Amino acid sequence: MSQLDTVNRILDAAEVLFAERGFTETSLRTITSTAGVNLAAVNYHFGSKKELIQAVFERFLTPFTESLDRELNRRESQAQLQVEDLLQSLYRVALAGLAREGRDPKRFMRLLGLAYTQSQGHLRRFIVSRYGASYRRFAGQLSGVLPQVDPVTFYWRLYFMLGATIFSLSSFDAIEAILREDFGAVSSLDETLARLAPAAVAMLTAPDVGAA
Amino acid sequence: MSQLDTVNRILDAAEVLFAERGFTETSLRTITSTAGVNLAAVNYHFGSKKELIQAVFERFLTPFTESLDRELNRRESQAQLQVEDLLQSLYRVALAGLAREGRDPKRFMRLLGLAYTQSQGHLRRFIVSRYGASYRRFAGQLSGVLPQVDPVTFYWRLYFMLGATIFSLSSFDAIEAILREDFGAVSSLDETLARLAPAAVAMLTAPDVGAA
DNA sequence: TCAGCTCTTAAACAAACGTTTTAATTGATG
DNA sequence: CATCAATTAAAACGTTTGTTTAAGAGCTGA
Repeated sequence: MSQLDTVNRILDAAEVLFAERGFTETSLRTITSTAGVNLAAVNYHFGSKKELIQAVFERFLTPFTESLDRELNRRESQAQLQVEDLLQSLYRVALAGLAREGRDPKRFMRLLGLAYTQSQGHLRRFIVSRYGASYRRFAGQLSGVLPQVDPVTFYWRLYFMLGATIFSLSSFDAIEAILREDFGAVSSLDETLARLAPAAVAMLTAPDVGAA
Repeated sequence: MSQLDTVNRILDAAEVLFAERGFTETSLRTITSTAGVNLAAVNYHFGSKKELIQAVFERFLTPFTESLDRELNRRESQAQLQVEDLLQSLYRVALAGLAREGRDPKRFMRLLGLAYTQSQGHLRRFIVSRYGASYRRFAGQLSGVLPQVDPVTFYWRLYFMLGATIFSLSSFDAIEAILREDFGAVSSLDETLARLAPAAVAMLTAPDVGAA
C-alpha cells in the first residue's frame, strides 16, 4: 500500500464518518480502523485531527469552487443573465461536477451544514480564507441581476436560500424516507433540485417590502 | 439554595452552553461550574447527560408548541385563512411568546438547528414523539391553504422553509455582524422576521412546475 | 430532640480521547 | 548488496470524559 493510498483511505473514511456523525463524535480510532490503517497515520500524514478535517473539506471544496468559477466565467461573457441561470450554475453544474467524480453530493451538503453548525472555529476560518472569493463573486453576480432588491434584503435572502439548500439537501435521505412513507413517492436528488431552484428564485425575486 | 434552584441553574447554564458549542463539546464539568453547582448534581437530578439535553429542549419546546397550538385554535375558527396568517402565527406569536418569558429566541433556533444536525438520535426521537403532533397539525393547516400545490412539492417546500428559518436565525448574530460591517446596517430580529415571512410565502406559493 | 429523608459534596472510577514515542519495516538509490 | 530516508506499527502518554460511590449536611415532621 503506497503512501497515497493511506492518505486517500483516511480521507475516504473520514469524509463518510464525519458526514454521518459529526467531527467530535468521530474518533481517530474509528476512522483509522475503518480505513484499515494504523492509528498514528493520521497524525503522521495530516498533523492533527483539525488538519484532517480541513483536508476533507479541501478535497471537495476545491473542485467544487473550480467548477463554479469556470461556470461563472462562461456566464459572465453572456449578456442578459437571469437569476435562474445563476442558480442553475450553482445547483446543476457544480454539484454535478462532484457527482461525476463518483462522490455523493448529498454528503458534501451534510459536511457543509456541519461546517456551519458545529462550532469548529478553525474550520470556518479555513473555508472563508480559502473559498471566500468564489462565494463573494457568485453573490455579486446574483446581486447584479437583482437590482430591484435592496442590498441588505438581498443578502438576507441569500442566507435564506443557503439555509434552505444546505438544510434540505443535507437531510435529503431522512426527508425522502418520510415522504416515501407518507405519499409513496420517491424523490431523486435531481427532482429535488428541480423543485428547489424555482422555490429559491421565487424567494429571491419576491417584491421587496423593504424594512429600514 | 433549594432543589428547584439547582435544577434551573443547571438548565440555564446548559441551554446557553449547548447553544454556543454543541452537545458533545460541552462537558458536564463546564455546565456545573458555570451553574455553580456540584458535578454530581446533573446525574442526581436528570439521570444522565442525554436526559439533561432532553430536559433543555422540553423546557422551551413545551411552551413553544403550546403557544402555537393556541394560535392554531384561534385561526381554525376563522374562515379564509391565508398563508401569511399561518406564518405570522409561527414566527411572531410562538417566538414572541418565548421572548416574553425573557428567553432568547435566537438561542432556541440554534438549539433546534443542533437537534437536526448533531446526530443525537435520541434527541430527534424525543422531539418527534413529544411534539410531532403539533408540527403535523401546523403542516396540515398550511397545506390546506395551498391546494394548488402538489403535496410532495409542498412538503419539500416546507423543509426549504424550515431550513431557511433555522439556518438564518440560528446564525443570526454572525450574519448580522457581516451585514453591519459591509453595509453599516443593523438588523433586528423583528426586521429579519419581517423579511423572512414574505420570502417564505413567495417560496411556498410559487407556481408548481410539478416534477413526477 | 431525634429519626428519616432529600440533597449536596468530594473523591474516585473506568473508559475513551488525541497525541507522542520508539522500534520495525519498507522501498528506492548508490 | 548495503544505506538511508520514508512510512508503518505497537505501545504508552497524559487528559478529559460521563458516571458512581460513600460520606456529610440540611431540613421536616413527629
